[in-house]
Amino acid sequence: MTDQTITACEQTRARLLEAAREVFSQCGFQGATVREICRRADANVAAVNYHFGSKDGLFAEALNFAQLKALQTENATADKCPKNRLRLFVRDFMLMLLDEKSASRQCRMMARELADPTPALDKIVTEAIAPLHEFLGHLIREIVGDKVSETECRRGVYSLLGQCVFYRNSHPVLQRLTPDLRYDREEIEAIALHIADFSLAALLAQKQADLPA
Amino acid sequence: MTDQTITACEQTRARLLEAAREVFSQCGFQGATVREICRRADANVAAVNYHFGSKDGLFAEALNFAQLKALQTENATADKCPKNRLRLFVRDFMLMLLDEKSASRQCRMMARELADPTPALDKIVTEAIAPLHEFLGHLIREIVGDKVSETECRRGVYSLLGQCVFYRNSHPVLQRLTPDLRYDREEIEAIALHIADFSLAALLAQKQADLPA
DNA sequence: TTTACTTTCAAACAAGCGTTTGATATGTTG
DNA sequence: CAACATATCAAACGCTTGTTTGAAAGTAAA
Repeated sequence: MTDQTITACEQTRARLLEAAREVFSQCGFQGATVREICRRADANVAAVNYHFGSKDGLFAEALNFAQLKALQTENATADKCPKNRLRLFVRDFMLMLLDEKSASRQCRMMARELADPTPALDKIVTEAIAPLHEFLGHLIREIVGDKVSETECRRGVYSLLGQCVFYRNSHPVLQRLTPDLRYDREEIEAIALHIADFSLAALLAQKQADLPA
Repeated sequence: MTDQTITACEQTRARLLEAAREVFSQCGFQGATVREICRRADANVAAVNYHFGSKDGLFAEALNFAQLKALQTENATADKCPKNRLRLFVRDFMLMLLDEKSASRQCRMMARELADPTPALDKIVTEAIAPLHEFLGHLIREIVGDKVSETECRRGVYSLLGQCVFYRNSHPVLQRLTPDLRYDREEIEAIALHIADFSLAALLAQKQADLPA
């Protein structure tokens, strides 16, 4: 196995992974077919099972939470006030979710599978979603202070994430409601700003209400 | 064709429709199989095509927006202040979405298909979702007043609906994050109250900010 | 070159899908 | 009763799915 063989083999693997991310993020796990993935990767149908064992294995390896985690660590070190960090997070998160030019199809793969349990959902939850929820829980806690209950704080996370993923999950519907809808960078940033300000106003009101829920 | 035949035939139809709503709302259109629906309806596999022409036809007939529309007309005549009407709407809507005992699996069928275009999505959008968005647009307009832009008003609708459907669409994930999660009536009403108050606080802040977006 | 191993490929496999068929039972009508 | 229309059913059809197979091609070491 020379360097050439290695690269040849790994090139096929890489092409398969890239094609898989494309198709999985577009069609979901159920909707995606091995044949379509191999067609886009210029590979034989048997390649998936040879290199990854199964469709499930390919899906698991195609997942990559690096960008989502990078977003969090970056955000944590941007030592501005928590409100600005929230605005920053929502902006970056929405760009990951909506920007077609974004390299991170992985987030869209995840978003697509949330409603439809996949063999890999457990991995997604423990490795990506749980940390994300925890991160947002801390951020929101910084904003609302100590008086707000843990339950209400968690629901704040849900409210924030719910608004964010809505634009992705309901895209087919929104497209039909407003046919001239385009998610260019300007539009995405406007949406992100709305979500952040909307949520901040609500959180600050919660803080002032100060009621134990 | 006596009354007996009529009822026998219509009983089969009714059983198929009921089973279809069960399975479609659980598994989605793609995931649901004609065989499983027929099994639950104690009917032959050919029954679906005999009575409804196709799986698509069954899905279209299984859809029923009556309850969703009733919710809106009821709400409109409950001539309280718009804030209370919003609270009321969110409560009823969340009960439709989350309460397992609720008779309306149709809403859950819809919610499941929003992300995954189905042959019937156009019908769903024009007959159910578009009117719902319009209804909520008016309600929110009443709350924020005339100064807020149409775009910002529409985004308010998205923020509200996003929070609501999040609990349904992300249910498999939330279940894994908090395994002891149960959507009993008390929990649903608490969630609904959170969403309504969260959104009201944000909308009122928007109204006072008063900026043309 | 020969031998051993890895990677690719066309073809086929078994299982599941929505749908169709032709017979059979059932109830209605002349 | 006989003739007819309707509803149900087991069985099969055609197709797509993920996966497997065994041969062919390619590469590395002896």
